[in-house]
Amino acid sequence: MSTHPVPIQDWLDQLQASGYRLTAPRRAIVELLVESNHALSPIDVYDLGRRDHPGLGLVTVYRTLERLEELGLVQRVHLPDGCHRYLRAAQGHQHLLLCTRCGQVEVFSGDDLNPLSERVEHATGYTIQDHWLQLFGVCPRCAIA
Amino acid sequence: MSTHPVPIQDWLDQLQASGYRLTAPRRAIVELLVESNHALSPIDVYDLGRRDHPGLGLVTVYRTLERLEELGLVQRVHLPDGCHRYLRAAQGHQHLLLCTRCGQVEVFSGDDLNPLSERVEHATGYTIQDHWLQLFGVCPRCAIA
DNA sequence: CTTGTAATGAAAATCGTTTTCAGTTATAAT
DNA sequence: ATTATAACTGAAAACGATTTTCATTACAAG
Repeated sequence: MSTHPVPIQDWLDQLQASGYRLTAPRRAIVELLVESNHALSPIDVYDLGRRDHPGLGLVTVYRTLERLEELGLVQRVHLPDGCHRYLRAAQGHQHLLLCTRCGQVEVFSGDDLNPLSERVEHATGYTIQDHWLQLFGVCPRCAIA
Repeated sequence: MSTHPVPIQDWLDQLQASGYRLTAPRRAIVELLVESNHALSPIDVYDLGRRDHPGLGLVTVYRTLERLEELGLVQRVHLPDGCHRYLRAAQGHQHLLLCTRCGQVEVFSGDDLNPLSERVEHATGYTIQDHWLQLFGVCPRCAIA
């Protein structure tokens, strides 16, 4: 279904435009993140990245994920068990459905949470900055096994 | 506002009814969790608990939180930065608003997510098991400072 | 091509969490 | 009350994930 919704070159251009250098390890990491529909842990990125780029170090994975997150190209997601998984950033009012077994991700454009957010803001006096709407389940592929 | 919505004795009774023993460290931990309106990390619980019970060990905190979570008395919550904070369990269709500075929690009875959940379930073929709806912001007290 | 600086990977340090273990204590049976 | 036993405790060690340090490498501007 979603093969390359975001071209790899766009990410590389954005990195360069922000003053970062284009290196072989970064290319490998960007490539796999753009192509994956799964929420990946740093170790996942490391293992996948070493297929294309065997010398890749785990530290570089951490640093590259940090930069990609700063640029808004990837987002961190939390799962009920582990935290700190990374994912191509969603755009607009998209929410996530995650498979708790394999980490596969589906995005859905559910309700706009802004009305709710404003209502709660007034009721509580908080200044609301962010919201999470995430569903968790088992994807069809994992349901078979 | 919410001083002791759940009596400490109920939690202690539940622990005992489930075959667990009532000990001094557990009393201290239960007491502070029942009384707190903040999402607390294990270290927070440790520090607070040692006021009443100076000998308290961090390992006991982890083990007690594990048991209280099993019994459904506390729930784990994730924050954008750190994970694994603990909180008196909400009941029913309650969702959370968390202060990203101090961890204070407000619960609100927002939308029932079941209709949305079923719609997405049919659209994707996933079997949905759980959902998170959380808002993040700054509470009035932290907004001043 | 040369040069300055960012980026790299290995090793060490650090932090949060879990396991191990010997000693202690709550609880049930006597 | 006393005892027996199994659960519980806290300290230390082990462990895994993440960060820091540092010497070397390589991108990119001139």
